[in-house]
Amino acid sequence: MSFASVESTAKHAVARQNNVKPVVIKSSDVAPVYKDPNSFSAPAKLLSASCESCALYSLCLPISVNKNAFGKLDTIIQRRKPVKQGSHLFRHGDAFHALYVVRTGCLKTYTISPDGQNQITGFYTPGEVLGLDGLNSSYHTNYAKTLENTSICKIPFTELEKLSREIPSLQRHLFGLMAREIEVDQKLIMLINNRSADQRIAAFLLNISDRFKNRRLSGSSFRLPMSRGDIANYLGLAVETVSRVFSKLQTRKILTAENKEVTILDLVALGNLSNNMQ
Amino acid sequence: MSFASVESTAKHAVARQNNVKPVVIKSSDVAPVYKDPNSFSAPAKLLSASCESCALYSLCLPISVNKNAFGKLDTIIQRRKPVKQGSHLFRHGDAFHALYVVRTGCLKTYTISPDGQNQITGFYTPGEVLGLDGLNSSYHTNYAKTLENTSICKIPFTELEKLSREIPSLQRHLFGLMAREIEVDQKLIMLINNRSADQRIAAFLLNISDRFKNRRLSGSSFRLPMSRGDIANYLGLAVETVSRVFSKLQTRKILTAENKEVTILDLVALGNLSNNMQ
DNA sequence: CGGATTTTTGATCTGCTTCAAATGGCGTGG
DNA sequence: CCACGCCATTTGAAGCAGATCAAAAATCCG
Repeated sequence: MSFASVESTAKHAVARQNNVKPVVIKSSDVAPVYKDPNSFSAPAKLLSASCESCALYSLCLPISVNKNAFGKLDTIIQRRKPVKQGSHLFRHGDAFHALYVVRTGCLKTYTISPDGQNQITGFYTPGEVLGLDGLNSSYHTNYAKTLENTSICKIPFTELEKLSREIPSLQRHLFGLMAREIEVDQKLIMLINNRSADQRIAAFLLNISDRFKNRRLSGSSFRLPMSRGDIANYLGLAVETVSRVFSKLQTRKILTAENKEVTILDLVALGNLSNNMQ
Repeated sequence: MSFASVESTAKHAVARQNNVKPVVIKSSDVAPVYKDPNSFSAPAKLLSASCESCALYSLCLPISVNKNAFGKLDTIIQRRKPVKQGSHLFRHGDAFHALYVVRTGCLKTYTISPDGQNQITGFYTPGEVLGLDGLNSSYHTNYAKTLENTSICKIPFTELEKLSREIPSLQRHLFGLMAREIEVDQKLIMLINNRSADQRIAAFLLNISDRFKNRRLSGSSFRLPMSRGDIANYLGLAVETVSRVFSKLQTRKILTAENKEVTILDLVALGNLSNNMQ
């Protein structure tokens, strides 16, 4: 029913590559995204009329804008669009016309290579901006799919671009967002090229933990939004390897993991394992 | 004498990671970069007073600027700074205040992790822009080191930023540059996570070939600017593996490689091998 | 020319993948 | 609310691509 989930086909999958199934978009999988009556509805009390009253304010885009100019930005942002779990916010090839800020929930972005291989390129949690791909060629190069019921703010790019010409700090903030995306990708390359499976997963968990902490949530006990398969794909490992490492970390009393609920018991040990990479 | 060259320490290097030497910056290695009398001097006839007369014009930044606004950009660009082979254009931690366009030669950018591991993050050939890291935190996160005697144009960012507010197409061009950088990184992640050594190297060679072609040079016969070790590090392989794949490709008559001179004999075969990834 | 570095080739080793199968969770429909 | 079936996760066993170790050969560069 949902989009064929990303399958990890890492290192020794060469033999399998010739019979990769072509990607078929099923009609039942068309993303509802906006205006879909089937979208889950968020509790009304969580709705906020303005960015200023948003809990994510300090993490989000408008922070770069002074009070005076803020009004303009405020008017162009479309708030709290609900997107059901497992549907697409945008797809490869979709026309690019907005950036998105996650408010609640989580998304993954991924690409599909000419021969049908999936590669997750990022996970996006509340306060984070996605959609920056597409800024090159006017259409998105990634797919963006929700991992949970998710709500997002949509910022039309034409307006944002215009506004960023009037507000230098906003322009700089946009540049900074993209530079950060580059940094994240480069760290991932470093991780994959130079680290063992244990280290990759330790670094990944610490990264997720930090992101929870930034949202003033517990960094030691949280629910992973993504499946083991997604983690495997992202880190360039086989699902089985990810599962085994999770098991090993548990027997070593470094963490507990019941399904997606993770509790880090020994942050120091986890940090040592990751070689302080994050 | 030169900076300790990047060593590839991939997959099974775990045991070795504890005795990695700390990175020591030797005084003899301080980059001359600008105003250094020891810099090699380019033939005077190659100097061009304006971007318009530059052979790379169509690849470079100013293409996004119309004739009228062009004059302003023209005045802020510092042209044809020579940088000697093996020296640094910038280093991790250096203050960020300019973007650089390669005119001749080649550079690599790389990062060093807390535990001393090197990771090449990109190669830059004529017409390509580097320095976009650093746009986030006002200092560079990467090192940039020349692989050959190289000349570059320097574009002070403060001025460029100001100008890009006046010229929408320039602003969009800058966004596009960064988005392209992201795309390149994501393709590399896909390559490393899902491809065999043969495929990675095939894709790499095709990519280099394309970049020569874009410069109106032969895409089938060229001189690789980087060492086998650099290729290995970039692609997450051991030097020995890279060497072996090069040998294999030669016995299969797909290419010839005498040291750094490469001639692609069978482009189709190489493309098939790479799974059309590039 | 001579030391240092890079590249190549061979032999061996191993971490992770692949294959296989059991178990557990979860959503759906009756 | 329970039974069913599907998918995700786990665990075991075996195989392999590529890493590591070793050493010769080629190239570079002062």
